[in-house]
Amino acid sequence: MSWTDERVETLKRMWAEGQSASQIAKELGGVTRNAVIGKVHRLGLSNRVGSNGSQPEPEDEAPAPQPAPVAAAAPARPEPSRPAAEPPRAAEPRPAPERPTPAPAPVATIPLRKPVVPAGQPLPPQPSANEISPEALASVREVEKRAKRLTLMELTERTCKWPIGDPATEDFWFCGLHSMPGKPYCEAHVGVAFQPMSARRDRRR
DNA sequence: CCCTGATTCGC
DNA sequence: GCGAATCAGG
Repeated sequence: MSWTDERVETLKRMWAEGQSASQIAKELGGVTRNAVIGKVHRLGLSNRVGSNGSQPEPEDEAPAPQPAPVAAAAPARPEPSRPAAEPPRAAEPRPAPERPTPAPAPVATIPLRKPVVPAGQPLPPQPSANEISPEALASVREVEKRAKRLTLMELTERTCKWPIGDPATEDFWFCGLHSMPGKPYCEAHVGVAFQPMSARRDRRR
């Protein structure tokens, strides 16, 4: 394979999208990730920043250029002659203010929903408990104690992608144990995911 | 172990 | 220019 204009274009696009070199190599085919990385460097776009030669990382996010009078409490008040008048910021009715409270967290002010719902991809529905054989269920419960609790981004081709917990809460992760060759799940989860029709039939009460 | 990108250097 | 081997890090 050679670097045709089209392939280079694909490379540039995917690299700009933040895809990893190995992902790009897989997409292009016929090249290794090393080849992709080598090309990336030769093209001069190693820094993942457009035509920007300098400026290592823009890293947007909240500006927060303020030197920030972190201690709050509004010390530089022109008129300190009114202690109880109106606290600039009535700190919530905190019963136990007794806390070493370090920094007021400059950025974390945003709720930051943590839905962590994969959104997409053919993840299987959690089978109803009454459709799983008692043996498999027991096995799964045991295995899930050893689950590696991976996040979506940590999954690879050979990690078990069985979801555990409630996606609507933070008590959600993926099994992450070594998946069976060619299967998306570990042995235990394959056991509950792939059942012969005969076994499923009339399992429910 | 799996993965990531960075660099080198013979081709 | 190319990319395998290697390095350095998570």
